[in-house]
Amino acid sequence: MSSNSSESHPAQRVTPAMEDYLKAIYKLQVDPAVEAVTTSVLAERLSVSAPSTTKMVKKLSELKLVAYVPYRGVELTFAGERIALETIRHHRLLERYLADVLGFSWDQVDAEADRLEHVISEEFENRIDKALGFPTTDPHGAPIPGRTGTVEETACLRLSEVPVGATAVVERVSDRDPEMLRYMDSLGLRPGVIVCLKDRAPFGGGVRIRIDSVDSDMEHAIGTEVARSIHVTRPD
Amino acid sequence: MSSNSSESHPAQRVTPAMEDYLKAIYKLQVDPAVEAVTTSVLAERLSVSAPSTTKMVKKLSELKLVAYVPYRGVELTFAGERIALETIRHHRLLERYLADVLGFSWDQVDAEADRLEHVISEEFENRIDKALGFPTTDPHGAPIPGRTGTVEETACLRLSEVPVGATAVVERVSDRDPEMLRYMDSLGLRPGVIVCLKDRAPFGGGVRIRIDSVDSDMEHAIGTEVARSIHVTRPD
DNA sequence: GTATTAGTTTAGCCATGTCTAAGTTAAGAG
DNA sequence: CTCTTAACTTAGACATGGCTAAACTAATAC
Repeated sequence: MSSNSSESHPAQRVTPAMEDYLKAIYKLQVDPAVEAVTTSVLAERLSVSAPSTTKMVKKLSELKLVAYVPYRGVELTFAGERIALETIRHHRLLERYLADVLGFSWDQVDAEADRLEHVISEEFENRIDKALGFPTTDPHGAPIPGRTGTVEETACLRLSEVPVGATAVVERVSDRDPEMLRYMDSLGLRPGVIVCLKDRAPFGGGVRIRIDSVDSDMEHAIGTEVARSIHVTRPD
Repeated sequence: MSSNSSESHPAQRVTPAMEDYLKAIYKLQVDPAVEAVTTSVLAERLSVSAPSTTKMVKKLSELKLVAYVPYRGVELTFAGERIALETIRHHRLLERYLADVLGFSWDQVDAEADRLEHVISEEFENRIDKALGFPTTDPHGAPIPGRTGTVEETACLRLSEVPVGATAVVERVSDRDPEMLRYMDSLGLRPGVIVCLKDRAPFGGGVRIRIDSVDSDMEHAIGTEVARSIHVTRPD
C-alpha cells in the first residue's frame, strides 16, 4: 500500500522546460555531427549550466522520457521522442503560419514560435495546419512532423561539401542565427533555389556560388560558416 | 555603495503570474458590484488561496504596481494599470483573432487566449490587430484597450434589470462560463441582437424575452443568472 | 601505473509561486 | 467594552528550474 514516491507517478506533467530539453535532445540525436548527447553538449545548446542539465536529465529519466547513463549521455525513449516531435511540430507549424499568414520575416519566426509552441492547444494546432493546407516544411525547409510523430529527416549534403562545378538545390537552412538568415535572404538563398558551386577557396576560405533565382542571378562569395549552414541535395 | 536589495531593482521582470493578478485586479476594480479589491475577492477570482494572494500583492506593491493597505485591499497604480490593460488588450485581440480568423467557437477563445496572452510579442500584437482591421471589441462584446492604454468601459444595464415591455440591445456577455456561452449562442443571444423583455417571474425567477435575429425570432425563458450575465443598452 | 585534466555530478543556494496551519486584526453582537 | 468570528497575514513547507563551488570519473599522457 505504501506509495513508492520515486516511481509511483507514471504520467506527471510535462513542463515547458522539459519540452525544451526533449526538443534539444531530439535535434542533437538527429544531427550526424553529434556523436552522443552528453550533458555539456546539451547544456551548450540550451544556454544553460551543466549542473542544471544533469538535474533535468535525471528528472526526465525518472519520467522514462530518456534513457540516461551517468557520465555517458542521454537518449530519448519512445515516449520522450513523441513529446519532442509534438513540440517540434508545434514549432514548425507556427513558424509557417507566422511567415505565410501573418507576414513575419523568416528571421523572426523562430523566437516567436519558441514561446508559442508550449501553450497552443491541439485545436489551435489543427486549425493552423488546415489553414495552411497541411504544409510539410517550415520556412527554413525543416520537415514538419506528422500528427502521429512521423518525420523524414532529409539526408542532405552541406553546401560546404558540394564539389566545384556541381549544381545543387537548397533544401534547408539553419535557423539558429537571425542575422545569418537576413544575410541569406538578402542573397536570395532560400529553400528551392538552385545554386552552382563555381569555386572553393583553399584552407576553408569559403566558396563562390552562382544563385539562379527570379530576382537575382549573381555570383557571391560565401563564408564557410554560412556554407555549412545550408543543406542541399544534388540532382542525380 | 551598499545596494539596498529591498528597494534597488526599480523595474523588475513582470511574470505571467503577475500579469494574471494585475488583470484580475483591473477587472474587479471596474466591476461596479465590487466594493474593494480585497485579498479574498482576488483569491476567489483567481482560484488561488488567500495566502498566495497576500504574498503576490505584497510583491506587486514593492514593484509599485499596486497600492496595498494591509487588511483593506489593493488598487492599481498607473504603472500597474498599464500592464493590466496591455495584458487585456492581448487577450481580447487574441480572442477576436481566434474566433474570426481561425474559426474557434466563442466559448473556446477565452481559455486559449489566457495562455497565449503572456507570450506574444508586440510584433504579433500589431500584426493581428492589422489583420483584423483594428477591432474595438472582443467576440463577447468587451472593449479592446488601445495600444496606449485607452478604454471605454461601456456603462451597461443588465438584462435582469430591464423593465417589462422594454426593448434593449445586447452589448456584451460574460465570458466566464463556456457552457453558458454555448447556451446563449444556441438562443442567438450575441452582441448586437435586439431583445424585448416580455415578462418577469416573481421572486427572482428569471425573465421571458423575445429575440429579434436573422435566424430566430422566438420567445425564451431565461434564468436569472443568465440574465445577469448579459449587458444591454436601451435606446433612449 | 600514476598524474593530469576535461567532463560530469553532487551539494547547496536562490527566486518564483503555490499550499496548509497557525497567528492577528477588525468589526459587529451583546 | 469585551467577545466572537470572519477575513487577512505570517510562518514554513514544497516543487520547479536556474546558478556556483566543490567533488568525483574516466580517459589520456607520461
